[in-house]
Amino acid sequence: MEDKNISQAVILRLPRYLRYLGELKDSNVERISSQELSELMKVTASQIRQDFNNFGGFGQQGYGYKVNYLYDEIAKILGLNKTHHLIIVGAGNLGQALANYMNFERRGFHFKGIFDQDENLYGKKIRDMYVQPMSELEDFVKENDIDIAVLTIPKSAAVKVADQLVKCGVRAFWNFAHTDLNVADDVVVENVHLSDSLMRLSYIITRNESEND
Amino acid sequence: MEDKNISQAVILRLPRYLRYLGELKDSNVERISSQELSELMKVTASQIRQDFNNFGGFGQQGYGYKVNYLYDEIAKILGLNKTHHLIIVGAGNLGQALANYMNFERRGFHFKGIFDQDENLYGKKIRDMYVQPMSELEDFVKENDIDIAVLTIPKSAAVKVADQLVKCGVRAFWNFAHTDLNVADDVVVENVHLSDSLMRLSYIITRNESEND
DNA sequence: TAGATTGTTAATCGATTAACAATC
DNA sequence: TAGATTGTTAATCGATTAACAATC
Repeated sequence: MEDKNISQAVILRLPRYLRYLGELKDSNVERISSQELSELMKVTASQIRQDFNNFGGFGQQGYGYKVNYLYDEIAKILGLNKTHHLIIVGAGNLGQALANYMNFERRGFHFKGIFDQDENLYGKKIRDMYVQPMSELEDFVKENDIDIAVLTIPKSAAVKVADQLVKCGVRAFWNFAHTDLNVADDVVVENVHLSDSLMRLSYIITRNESEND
Repeated sequence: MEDKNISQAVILRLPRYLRYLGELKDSNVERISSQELSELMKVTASQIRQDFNNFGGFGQQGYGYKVNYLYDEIAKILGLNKTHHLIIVGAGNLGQALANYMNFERRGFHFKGIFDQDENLYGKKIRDMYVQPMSELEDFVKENDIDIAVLTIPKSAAVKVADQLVKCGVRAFWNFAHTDLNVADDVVVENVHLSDSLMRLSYIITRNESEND
């Protein structure tokens, strides 16, 4: 399972495979060939086989792939068999939305605490958590085995808070702040830049419109 | 500006260029070379020049790029000089979070209406909008020149609602539902699959951990 | 004019697709 | 055994980087 140098492009596709396999599983489909899956997902069968074989041989020649087995293997590759402890920094609309989204819990991502600097929010109950002041952040992280911090704060605060959390041992950030976090090599950052996404949509709309001239 | 076949990779990078140029602009930097920008953004100067030259020559030999001019040109390429009218379908936590995020408005993305099927939410005020029932959706779209629909509904509803909206003329979707929308070729979809993003983070954490064995 | 830096062509690298031998 | 489909190697395609002539 530990082949080196899995390309970024492959990693990007893994969750989508998992989603389709999950749906097949729910439909009680037992086996699927790369050809069938390729038609469903609208990618080439060749790519599917190449992608899977980055991690080992999950199929059987002449038969295809067992849906349940393949699903479990990909889930394992994605680390979904482990549990993670998360905190949310920033209890605004987005922070609350993420805290309330139940599906993350089911995948092993457990929200343990939520923090904000706005004292009007202190003590506010969000799901089963109470909003805590930023002054509690460092102690809480150390005491609760937190491994992922979700940043839903303005970009002006994000870099500073990230540095602070790195010092407390946090090694992974899910960053919704619209800025790049320049952290050490052993710290991982997954950015969700919503406005970038909206701009890309805008780009395609604009291009489509001008094509009709 | 209309060179064909701009690669996906380039489009993906455009919003990040805009962000850095915006920050330089705010710091009153007048000119920048591809070399300086490459150090700032941690990409190669060669890539920067190649990317910009997909859209025409924005620089001056021996001088570099004028920050203000380059910023404006990239904003134009991304269609940010146009205004868009959006509706949000799904007034849950995420829909409300997006509705309340002010920065989209500043870029020309105007939220005109928000809809939900939960009658407990009807009439609830979100920013300057009142949550409307789904039965109003089609008329509202036709009467308000809506060009982008934001889908913040469960995946079970998303495909059906998207089809309905396509019939009313909507040609662009910002899709937060965890499913692929299989729409016609002239309809554009920008997906934001938050759980996919979280799984990728999980993958990298897991890989880093097992490297330390 | 000399120096700097772009715009662009050529070289390299990596990812995708095609083909087919291995094998269930 | 014959048929099907994987796993894997080879061919192609596209994206990134390097190099440099054009030119401000």
